[in-house]
Amino acid sequence: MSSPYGLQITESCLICKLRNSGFFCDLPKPSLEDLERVKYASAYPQGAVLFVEGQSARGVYIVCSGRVKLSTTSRDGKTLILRIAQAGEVLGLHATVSGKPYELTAETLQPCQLDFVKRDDFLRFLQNHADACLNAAQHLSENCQSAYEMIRSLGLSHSVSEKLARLLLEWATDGDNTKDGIRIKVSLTHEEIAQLIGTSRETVTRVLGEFRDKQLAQLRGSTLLIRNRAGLEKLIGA
Amino acid sequence: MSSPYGLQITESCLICKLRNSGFFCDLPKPSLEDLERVKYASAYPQGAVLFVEGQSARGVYIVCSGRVKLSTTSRDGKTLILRIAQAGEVLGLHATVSGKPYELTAETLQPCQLDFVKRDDFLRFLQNHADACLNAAQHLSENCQSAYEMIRSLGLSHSVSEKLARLLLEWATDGDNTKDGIRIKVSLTHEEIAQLIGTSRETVTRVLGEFRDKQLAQLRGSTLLIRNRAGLEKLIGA
DNA sequence: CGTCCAATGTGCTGCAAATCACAACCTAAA
DNA sequence: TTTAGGTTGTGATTTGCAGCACATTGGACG
Repeated sequence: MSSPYGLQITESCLICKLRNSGFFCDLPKPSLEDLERVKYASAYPQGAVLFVEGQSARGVYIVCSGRVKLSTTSRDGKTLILRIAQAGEVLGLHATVSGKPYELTAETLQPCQLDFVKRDDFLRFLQNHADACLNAAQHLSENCQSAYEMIRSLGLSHSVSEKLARLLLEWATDGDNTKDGIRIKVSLTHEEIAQLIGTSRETVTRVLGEFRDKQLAQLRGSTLLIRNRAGLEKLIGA
Repeated sequence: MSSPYGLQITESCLICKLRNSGFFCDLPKPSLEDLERVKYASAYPQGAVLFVEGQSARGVYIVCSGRVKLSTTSRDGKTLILRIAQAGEVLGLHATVSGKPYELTAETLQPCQLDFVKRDDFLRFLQNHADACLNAAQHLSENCQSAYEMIRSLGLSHSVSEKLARLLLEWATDGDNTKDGIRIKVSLTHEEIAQLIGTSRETVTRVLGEFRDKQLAQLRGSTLLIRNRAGLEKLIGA
């Protein structure tokens, strides 16, 4: 047990308290013991870059705790955030499985504990453990799913309001219900929100202002309050 | 051997001449024999709808021959084509693996031979055959990959010209080199091209006209001729 | 050889959002 | 308290493209 960046590092997956259902590492004991042998646990500060798009795949990172931003950038510097990965997810899975370079850039949004597994160790691990392999397939499915959702948002929306409403409603599913509405911790800047829906920062500011005026939702500091869920749903044509 | 829709149906995967490297069904004999037992081979005419987004996942379709359009449609009828699947691909894999409804609609673009495998048969098959499971993971990776590419095209492009140029260059990789340039068979209408890059049909017509005038590329009937590849690459900022 | 319908080509108009350019904030360290 | 740097708020301007309307072509088929 050490604690850099204010984290409690759990060295062993077997006794890990962070583990949870749906986690990649939620595996039966024999597989878990094997995973244990090939993984390297470590802690990262906020803003650490795990890998950059275009690099050849070294292996996967399993998120034990913290949140990681997955993004892609065009030559002229415009960037798009694909997803914010949470605890339990596996980063760099597609690249590691397919052997192609990482397609995304991964950067921690806060201090994180991550397990790293080298590519060949990981592939061998998957070959020897059908349960883990199926797990991997499931995680890849989820990545596909979220990618498809993003494509729908980018390609089928008629306006930025619609895209933003979509995003807020997506967030709303894991928020707390209070008397004023649904309360969610977001800790993202307008800039980052813009990169999540493929628009400009100014437009996000404006549309959020609009939502505030119309009593639909408001973002103050890092907490988002959804005041009128039905109203937002109407915006996405539901 | 029967031959509806002008296809030669190969009933057995073991002796199948269509099989090729990279195909999902390119598996060692024991796995293939097991697959053989659970699959249903059949032929479909052009325009057949295999599944519709939102339906609960019945299982997977393996494309033996032909091309299948994978698309998604918004409530107001706007549709976006995610991908044109070729022989060797597996359709409905994410939904089948994750147990969630199909997220896409699959429709044949031409007479196709497809093998269908029921969901629980398929999952059991993956559990029992680590090689097939890894194969599935690889195919899912490729789906992710192409989804990410689409996201980049939709989210990071500055103009329709750029998106269209991207698409043409993507196609160019599997075209024939001739003295006039690269020749590719596309057989898609302007409408369908528009749905591939998330724009309107009129704009596609206009931009293609522009490309023709600038001697970059021309689409006549169902053959596309890339006359100036470098010129197209300049459009995407490469 | 005409008929018909889908696929293309083209002009015009309106508008949502990108972009530029600042002003007003906030909070975190010096 | 002051300063500085990253946020957020807002106006003015510009523009690419969707959307509509219609003309034209072309190919399948009786």
